[in-house]
Amino acid sequence: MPEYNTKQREVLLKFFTDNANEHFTAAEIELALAQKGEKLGKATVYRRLERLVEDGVVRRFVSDDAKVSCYQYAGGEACKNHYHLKCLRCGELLHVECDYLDEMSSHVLEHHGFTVDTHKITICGVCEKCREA
Amino acid sequence: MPEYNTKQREVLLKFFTDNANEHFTAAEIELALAQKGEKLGKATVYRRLERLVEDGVVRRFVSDDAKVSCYQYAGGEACKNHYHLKCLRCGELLHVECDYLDEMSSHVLEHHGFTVDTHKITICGVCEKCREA
DNA sequence: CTAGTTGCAAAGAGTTTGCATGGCG
DNA sequence: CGCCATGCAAACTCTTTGCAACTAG
Repeated sequence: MPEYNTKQREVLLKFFTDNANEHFTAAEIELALAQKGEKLGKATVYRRLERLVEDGVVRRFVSDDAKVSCYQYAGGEACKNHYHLKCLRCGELLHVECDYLDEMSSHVLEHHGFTVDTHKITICGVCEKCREA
Repeated sequence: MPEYNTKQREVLLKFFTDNANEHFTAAEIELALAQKGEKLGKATVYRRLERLVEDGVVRRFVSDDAKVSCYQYAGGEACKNHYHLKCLRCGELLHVECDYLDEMSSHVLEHHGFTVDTHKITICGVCEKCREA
């Protein structure tokens, strides 16, 4: 299954790398690109997003309040020893490097049989911004 | 805003307490009740679920793969000093009591400005069952 | 009797799919 | 030129809403 290097593909990829620390819904992406004069069809946006998620380039998540999927750049190789703090309120995904969490990870694994993926452990909670609101 | 004690209300509540450790989609609940001879309208199921979530009786969450809301009994008062391990794969919510996690909680708070709700901290990962698959 | 509740059907929102056209290699 | 990708619109799924009939208090 070869993959063609189309203009739309590059536009979308660039969008994510340019906004690596933000997260977007499919609709937001479509709108943002349209405003830059790069109009993509809805279907194309969804199909490309799906593939980016499969390829591990982008992360998909759903906040428990909202009912829409959000997408954020996964950082490619940069996310190997990161931990992620995911805000359940706004969906923001914070990248954190911290050795302390290694202990926690193995503790949960040993004591609770909850086998977290060491490379992708995610702690859910509420970020500062949402906390204030 | 008084609340009437209808048959449908009781049926739904009983369903959750009887299956406190499982999680269901709205459709699954509707079907399960119908098979017991307790047919509720879709709209009623959704409206009651929404209220149960507001009241904190039931927890709503969305797995990142699936796009549907799942609901699970929150255990009423029993969930005060619990931590929750949420499986992102199947949506299962495990209840865990453990002092160790207190440290972790405050560490994340102090060092990363990620203000988690002490009574509701949730760690996301993958549970044993899904791990094997 | 009054106000909350139910159930049906229709409306909405987000996402997916079918199919003809267009573009990469 | 062959095959994948695109775009439009229609189809789908899950969820919400409008409204008349119903029921608990």
